[in-house]
Amino acid sequence: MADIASKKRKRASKTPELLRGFRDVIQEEAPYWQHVQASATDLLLDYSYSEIQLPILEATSLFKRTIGEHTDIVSKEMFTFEDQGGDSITLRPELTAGMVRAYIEHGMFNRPQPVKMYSIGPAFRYERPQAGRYRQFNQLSVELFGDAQPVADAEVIFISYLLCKQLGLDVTIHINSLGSSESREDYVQLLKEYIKPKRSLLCEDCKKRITKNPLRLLDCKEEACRALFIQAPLLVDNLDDESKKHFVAVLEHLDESEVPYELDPYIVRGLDYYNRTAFEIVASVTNDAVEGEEATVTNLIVGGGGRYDGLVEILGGRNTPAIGMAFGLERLVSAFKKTKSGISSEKKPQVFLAQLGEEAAKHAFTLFETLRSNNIRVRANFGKTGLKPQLELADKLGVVYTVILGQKELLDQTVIIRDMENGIQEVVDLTKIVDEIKKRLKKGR
RNA sequence: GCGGCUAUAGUUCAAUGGUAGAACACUGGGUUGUGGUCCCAGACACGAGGGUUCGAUCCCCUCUAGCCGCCCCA
Repeated sequence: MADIASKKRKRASKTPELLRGFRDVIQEEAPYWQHVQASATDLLLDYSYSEIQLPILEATSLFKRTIGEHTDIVSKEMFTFEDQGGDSITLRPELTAGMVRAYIEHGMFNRPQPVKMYSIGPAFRYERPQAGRYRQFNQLSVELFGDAQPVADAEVIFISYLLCKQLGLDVTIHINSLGSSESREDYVQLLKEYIKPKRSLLCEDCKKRITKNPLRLLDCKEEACRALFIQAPLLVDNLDDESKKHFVAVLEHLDESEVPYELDPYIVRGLDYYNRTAFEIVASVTNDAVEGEEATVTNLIVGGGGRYDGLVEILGGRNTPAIGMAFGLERLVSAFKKTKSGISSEKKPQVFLAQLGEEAAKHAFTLFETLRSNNIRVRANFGKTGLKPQLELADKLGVVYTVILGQKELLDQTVIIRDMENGIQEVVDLTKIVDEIKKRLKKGR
């Protein structure tokens, strides 16, 4: 009877579920996020990047003007709506636009240049979800304003590479140069002329691309199209002299600092604001071997970026060169989880505090806090009454010692220290507990 | 936005046109204050809606969600 009632109740009030493309990071996964974030921020702070925190909502026009009205992101992927005052606002689809806005709004061009900063937080795009692709995803965005030299490009790429390496990832930088906007236009003309006579042989998508986004033609996955483009002129071969020089210098920096890279003439990037350097960070991820099959290796784009020298001016700031990149944290974490590096055991609990009896339970908080405030990593479950379940917990947590405080011990002002490995127990004075534990932990090493 | 595959306990998987099992995990117990093994017990699931049928978790349709590919990107 009770079953039927509860089933009916369940059906009547269906639990609300996650929105499509959204996710929770639950307990088991959180440590990986903490590790990746801590690892990233430590590195960035060492290289003088400071944190900036930005709002998640911005005026819709910010993204239209920076990313480009006709890009996929702006034309169909943004979460845009009107607020109560009738203004059009948008959940940010990336962080760079906000960074540039903040750079201008806070007069950062009056600070010593370059201004180096990073920001971490969620971004939103209304896309079809897939593995490693969510509608809310977290980005780590790294930007360097006010330095036009190739060394700035190289620095951002170098740090990105270091971060991946630090996480134990096997990555390669795929890099290209988009040249200046003028040289790019010239090139597009060249490409169009090249393909005109072959137009009828192209796939449907490519026919659209000729007018919509000609640079994408080169990226087509269709065999037939690829064959056609194999002979096509390349963007890199048609750069203006300045961009060519710049690109070569960036590559020399990368050679010198031993950053593994591949020239990839087909990288175009979907945001309008890039010029010159454009790159993607590709991680080789080894998937677990499924039964009967070999482990496979897949390539995952964990981050990408490039130079955007015109962007500050587009938003009304003074002409400021800049370069930046963004990591997709979901992808970074997922790749990191598949490495063997794992998370350090430094935060593992050392001691479990078990209490027995009402009086002891009342004193348990105090004892726990004594241990904790003396930098002993201690765990407890104050709600358990029996000793057995508490020892089970201690075992699961993998602590080295369990401190037992029972009725009898409380009367004598002592506690029991149990060595979880061999079960040997010792009674020690309550006042000496911290020293005794510390002494033992030190010896254990 | 388009195409393909999938949808059963917390997880990984079974079985079945007559409403479901296992393993692991979880909770409790194997006497009174002692974990890692073992034994016993318990709670928890057919994604949603419609159709065919005497009857559907199983067949059909729609929706939703996940995965993969395209597109695009982080």
